[in-house]
Formats: sequence, structure tokens, C-alpha cells
Amino acid sequence: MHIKPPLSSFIHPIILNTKEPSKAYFLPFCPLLSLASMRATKKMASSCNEQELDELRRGPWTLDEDNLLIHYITCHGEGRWNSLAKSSGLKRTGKSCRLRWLNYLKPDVKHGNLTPHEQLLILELHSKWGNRWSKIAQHLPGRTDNEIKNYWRTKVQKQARHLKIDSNSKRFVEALRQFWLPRMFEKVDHSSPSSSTCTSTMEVDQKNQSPQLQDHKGNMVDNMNSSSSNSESSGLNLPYGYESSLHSHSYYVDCNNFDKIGVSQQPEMQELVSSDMSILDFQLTDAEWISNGLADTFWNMDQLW
DNA sequence: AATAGTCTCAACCGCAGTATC
DNA sequence: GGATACTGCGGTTGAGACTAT
Repeated sequence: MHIKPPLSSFIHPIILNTKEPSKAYFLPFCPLLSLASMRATKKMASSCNEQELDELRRGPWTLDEDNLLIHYITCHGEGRWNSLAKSSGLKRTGKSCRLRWLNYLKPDVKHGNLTPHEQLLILELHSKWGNRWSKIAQHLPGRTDNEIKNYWRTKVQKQARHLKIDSNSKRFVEALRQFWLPRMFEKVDHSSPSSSTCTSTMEVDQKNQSPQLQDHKGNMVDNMNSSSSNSESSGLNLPYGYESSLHSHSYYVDCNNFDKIGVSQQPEMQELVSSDMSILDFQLTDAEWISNGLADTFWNMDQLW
């Protein structure tokens, strides 16, 4: 396929970073395509004639295709994807072009691992909205719904499987709040230069708790009490802005002052804090399941992140 | 080194909502 | 108002990379 080179003045950064495109294949020669999916493709692209359908490409995009799409959108703008697909010379559906642009080629799309901030935000927002990936993605600039969805499936659901808990269950949500969110706060704290002078009580508590949780199964409540009393007796003014108190069968994080902490200086987090959601404000009423080794599992799962 | 199992993530699919004719 | 086209969303798939045996 001969494709005009992109404008000399236009060098898209993603082209420099993109993976070596996998071998591309044309629809009629693709052994991986089932008859059903070919039919589906034909049905989907109902506006195309038979010959066009036979030439429609699927599968990974090549560098040339990427360049062509970028070049076309640079000149004509995005949107009207079906006509774009036809006019650009790409043998792709409009849907495919749109997806490639929005998820990968668009200049403001971030690539690379999610930051602790972003991971925290995803956990928070998913607790609030569930699998509303696009809505969640709106609060993470540069991240796509697809990326967030993949993150959830590969990282979060993996943890759920590991724990043998349904990731949609209340128990799992509680586990997230109980263990992950504090850990994420800790990570955010470490990763945020602006908050480097802060010492989170949660962090202190966790440093104290973690080995105990790992080494002494079944003593969770006592540990909690111990930690709680430390926290309370010290009368700490939580520099992190939230209070953590641990009671015999409950674990309570007060986010009343949450807006003072580093992480919540981000607009998205401020929105969360100001919302009616009290995501960090939870009571653990069923503590025994944690003491049955769940905590161990959680605390040992940093390696998975 | 070979093989099997697992993980990641780009891409696809079906569907629903909206726009246009 | 109905038909058709377009767009966007969430769920799913599968190729390639990675890891364990």
C-alpha cells in the first residue's frame, strides 16, 4: 500500500513511540476471522458495497495507516468518522478510525502506567459510578475509557480473583476501601512532592500494622485497637487532613478535612470530596473475614501493582 | 531450549441513543 | 413519524509478550 508521507512539518509523537505494528492482514485472507464476524462486519458497514467490504481491513493498525489517519485529521479535523474513513483512503470502518484516534493517536492521550493518583481516583470513582468507564475517564485527563477498563480488569479484578471475592460484591468494595485506598493514599503521598513534608497518620498506622497483619493472623482486631489507641492517645493533628481511628469492629476514616490533603488538591478529588459520596467514610461491620487471612493477602499484593 | 500457562491491552462487537433525511 | 446513518459506550476477544516449569 503506497501512502503519501505525512506533512514534513507534522511529526506526531506517537509515531515515534508506537510499538512495531504487528503484521497486518486483509479481511479475505485472515484465517482468524470467522465467517460470522465477517458477516457482522459486512452488516455493520452496510453503506459500503460488496467490493469495499472485501477490502476492509481489521486487526492491528500499521504505521502507514496511523500516519494516514493523523495526516487526515490534522488537515480536516476529527468527527464524521464514516466519511473520514472513506475520504482518507483508509480501508477501515469509521468506527475503527474513531477508536484508533481516540484511544491511541490523539496527541493528548497519555501512555504508560497509571500514577498512584490516577489509580486512587479510579478506585474512588468506580466505587461511586461502577463500570461507567467513559464517565470515569473524563476525570482522568489523557486517559481513555478503554485503558481504565483494562486496568480494572487486569489489576483490580485480578486481586478480586486472588481473594476469591466477587469484584462486584459489597465485600470487595469494603476490602478496597479498607486496604487499598489507604495504601494508595500512602503511594500518592510518596509520589507527591508537594506533600513530601506531610506525615500521614494513616501511613504511620500502616507501617505499624503491616508486619503485624502479616505475621499474626487472627490478631487483627487487637492490632487495630493498638494502632487506634496510639493514634488517639497521641492526639495527632493529622497533617494529612483526615483522621483515622480504629475501633474494635470498625475502621473509620473521616474525610471531613479531606480537601486539605495533597491528593485532593486535584479538582477531581475535590469534586469527590464535595459530593454526597462518603467513600472514605465507612464502617467495617464484619471484621472477622479480614482476620481470616484476607489482610495478609492484601498487604502482600503490592507486588501486583 | 521447549512448552504451557498467564497477562496485557489494542481492537472488535453489539447495542442504545441521537442526528439527519 | 419512520427509516437510516452515525456516534459512543461497555463487554469481550485474541495476538503477542512475559513467566514458570
